[in-house]
Amino acid sequence: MSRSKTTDKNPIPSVWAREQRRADQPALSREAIVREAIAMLDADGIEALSMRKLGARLNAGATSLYRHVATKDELMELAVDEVAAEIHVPPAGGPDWRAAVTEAAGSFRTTALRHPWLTLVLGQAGLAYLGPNYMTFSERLAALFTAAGFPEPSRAIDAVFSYVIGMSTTEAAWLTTVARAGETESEFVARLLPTARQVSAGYDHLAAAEATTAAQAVDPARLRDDKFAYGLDVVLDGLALRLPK
Amino acid sequence: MSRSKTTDKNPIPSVWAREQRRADQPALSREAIVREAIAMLDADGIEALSMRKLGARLNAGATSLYRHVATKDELMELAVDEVAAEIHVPPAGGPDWRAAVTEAAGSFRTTALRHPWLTLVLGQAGLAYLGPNYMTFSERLAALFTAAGFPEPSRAIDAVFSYVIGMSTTEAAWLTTVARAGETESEFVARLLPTARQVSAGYDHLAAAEATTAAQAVDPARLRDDKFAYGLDVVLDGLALRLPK
DNA sequence: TCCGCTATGCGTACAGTGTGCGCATCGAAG
DNA sequence: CTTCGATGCGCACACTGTACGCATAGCGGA
Repeated sequence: MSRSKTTDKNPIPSVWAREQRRADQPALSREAIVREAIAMLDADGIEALSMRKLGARLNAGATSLYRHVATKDELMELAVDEVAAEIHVPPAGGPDWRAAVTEAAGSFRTTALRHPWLTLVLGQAGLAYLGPNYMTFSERLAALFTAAGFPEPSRAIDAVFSYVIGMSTTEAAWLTTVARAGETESEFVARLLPTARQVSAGYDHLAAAEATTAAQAVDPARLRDDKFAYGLDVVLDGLALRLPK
Repeated sequence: MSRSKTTDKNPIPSVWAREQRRADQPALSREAIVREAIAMLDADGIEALSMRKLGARLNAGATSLYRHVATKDELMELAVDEVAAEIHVPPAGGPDWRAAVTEAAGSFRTTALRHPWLTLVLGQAGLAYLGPNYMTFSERLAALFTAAGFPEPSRAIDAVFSYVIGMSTTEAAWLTTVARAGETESEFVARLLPTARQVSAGYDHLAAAEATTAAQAVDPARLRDDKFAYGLDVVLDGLALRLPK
């Protein structure tokens, strides 16, 4: 098998035996890199993304990526900001602020569950890097809560979205575990049930809670949806009390 | 400089030139390993913990640790459960459930801020591994909310602690960033302010929010405490509405 | 006192990781 | 045609988690 790379050890390097640098591939660019990174993160999880694998997927060497991205951390920040664009926040000033906030919160959640690595990166980086998409997300939230009449909109936003982030993080971690097991959520739950029962046997109230949960043998995804909606309603009720009448 | 290790390449290995296996050190044990790992995590952050460094700190080789711990992930789970013991949940049945829940939530938060890697690991592992300390934490919470009269205590717990986890995660990430900069929180805020102002200049509502925040030039830690308490009160108000009278 | 046996420590090795450096090559500008 | 900046890439370094097998220490029984 003959190779024709420039830096082969033994053969005499010859100019004409050299490959054209790929004439078909759409070339490396920051956008392409970020897009492909997101695809890999979504498909195989956060620990499966390495610069070498990402390079290979782009028909490029690992270190070529560093021409377009300073560091892997920066790449992650770019990825976060990219998916932040998927979060939908209704325009401010509508008649029903609760519906609008519910929509925004739900959109955040579905985005976080579609990209389960999102919450991990948020927890690591904080919001040190403030990308444009994340900024407009925040801006729209601020507009929404201001129009709703909250005197201190940032406090209200923090209350709602701390809840949303916390719940989404927990759900994303759960879904990642399920995915790693290569099963559907129902299968995984079924397989986990005996263990859960056994472990919680020594704890009165946990056993009780587990019993009532297991009683309603419904679709686990539906159950998570309900749980999220319940908690969100709790927070919004609490906030509604603080709206000046 | 002479070395006397067994497996030196050149010198003839001789039995008497061998070191006694340290007679003073208190020996390796799972407890000691976990304790030292927590110390390193607290001191230098999650990415500074490696099996080799941890081994060195215990006067042991890296791979010796694997006699007591199956894998690094397992070690992290053990560390999480260890610090879970620090979270204080008041006994159930007291006269003031709100005060009790506030105490438990605050205890979780301070624990999470004392060990800023906690939320990261929680976000990664989910709650797949259910250590004994975490179990009794959950059990006590269940007891507390049941005694308070909630018909579905687990939903109430999820609502409150999703908020608590979300806020703690954000705060921990922030504190980690500050710590990495090697400054106090106030210094860091001061240095960040011009940038923040500039970035949010293009966004009406963010600029407004930033202005009101900057106006109250108080201790940032105090501000975080207030923010946490505010959101927690919101959630508890919402929950109180759901208590059967 | 001696003999195995098991539990424990550790050196080596392997397959990865992020990324700094310098060279090769390209397209465009002068 | 020459020159130059931008881009890709091979190599190398320091580091990671951990599998494997050997060396040893302490101990229970003969």
